[in-house]
Amino acid sequence: MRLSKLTDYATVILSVIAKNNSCVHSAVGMAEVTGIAQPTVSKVLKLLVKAKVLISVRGAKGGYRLARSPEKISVAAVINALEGPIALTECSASHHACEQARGCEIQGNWDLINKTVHNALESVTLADLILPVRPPREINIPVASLYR
Amino acid sequence: MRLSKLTDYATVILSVIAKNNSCVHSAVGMAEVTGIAQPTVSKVLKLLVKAKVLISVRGAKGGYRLARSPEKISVAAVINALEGPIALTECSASHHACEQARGCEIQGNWDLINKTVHNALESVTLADLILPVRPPREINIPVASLYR
DNA sequence: TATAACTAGGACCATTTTAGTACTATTTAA
DNA sequence: TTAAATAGTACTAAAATGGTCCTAGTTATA
Ligand code: FES
Ligand code: FES
Repeated sequence: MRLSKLTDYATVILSVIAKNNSCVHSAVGMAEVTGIAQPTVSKVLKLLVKAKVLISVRGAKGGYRLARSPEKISVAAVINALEGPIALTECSASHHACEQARGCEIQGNWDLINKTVHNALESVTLADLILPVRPPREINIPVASLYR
Repeated sequence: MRLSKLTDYATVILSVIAKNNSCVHSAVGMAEVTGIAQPTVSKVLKLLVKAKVLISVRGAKGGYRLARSPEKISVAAVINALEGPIALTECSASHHACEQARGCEIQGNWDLINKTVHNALESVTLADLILPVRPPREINIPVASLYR
């Protein structure tokens, strides 16, 4: 139940970029600002480009910039870029491919849980992350009620 | 963003127990029913006892039974038993211990995301898992709204 | 046109984590 | 007394992760 370090890095890096998206940011520059080793920063940036979260500009004076506004980049998208699709269990990841246990009928329920977690992460954007922390105003209506 | 296999096993095993909690269940018995290797089943069961999700009865005719009713055993508790506290990021896990990146001020926001995911998992119980799947009736109000 | 400053895309290895197994000790019903 | 159970721990093999490095391609600009 942990995000990988790379995903953590990604959010930090993206936050920096989001705060000033008017110009492009180079990998070395980002490494200096964040304190993360440059090769690692590059790795993360490349993955984010591949997932179309960032756009790259090659050549001298090149660098990276957001592919869309921070409001449209969800945490779920970032996780997806670094770790692949959000799927808590094997069953949810590849339908019908799970033969872990006989007599298991909870697959469908896992799907629901998955969707809930996914929704939660989908609804938080980069724009939210760079804001100062505020206490919640609305309370989350939990999934349990879905079942009762 | 995956649960470990052991956690997956745990939910399957717990589901079986939950469906008939009047008698105790032995590790070998559970292994036969679920098709999971017996030593692995034992490992999972021991962890669940340690986390007070299950109660064990030692000696001949011993076995395991739920520590409380299925409605009171959340998925979050199960994950916690197998994988430790739910903390998506290093920052959330150990406060002030994260020195991954300089100039990072999103820690507090991660905390909120964490809580949201935790809430979602806390609100799904073992009782829900063993029910036939139903489409959601109420919609989750996502965290994003917390920030806007 | 040459150069320097960039990114693209792999390949690679060390480390850590995970999964699974095994062993010994303890408990208890029959 | 014995057999059927769990408790606890240690161990190994396999997989995932983190991190680095190398080569190739692109482009502004001196
Ligand atoms: S855990 Fe895979 S089918 Fe239920
Ligand atoms: S990621 Fe650790 S302090 Fe921000």
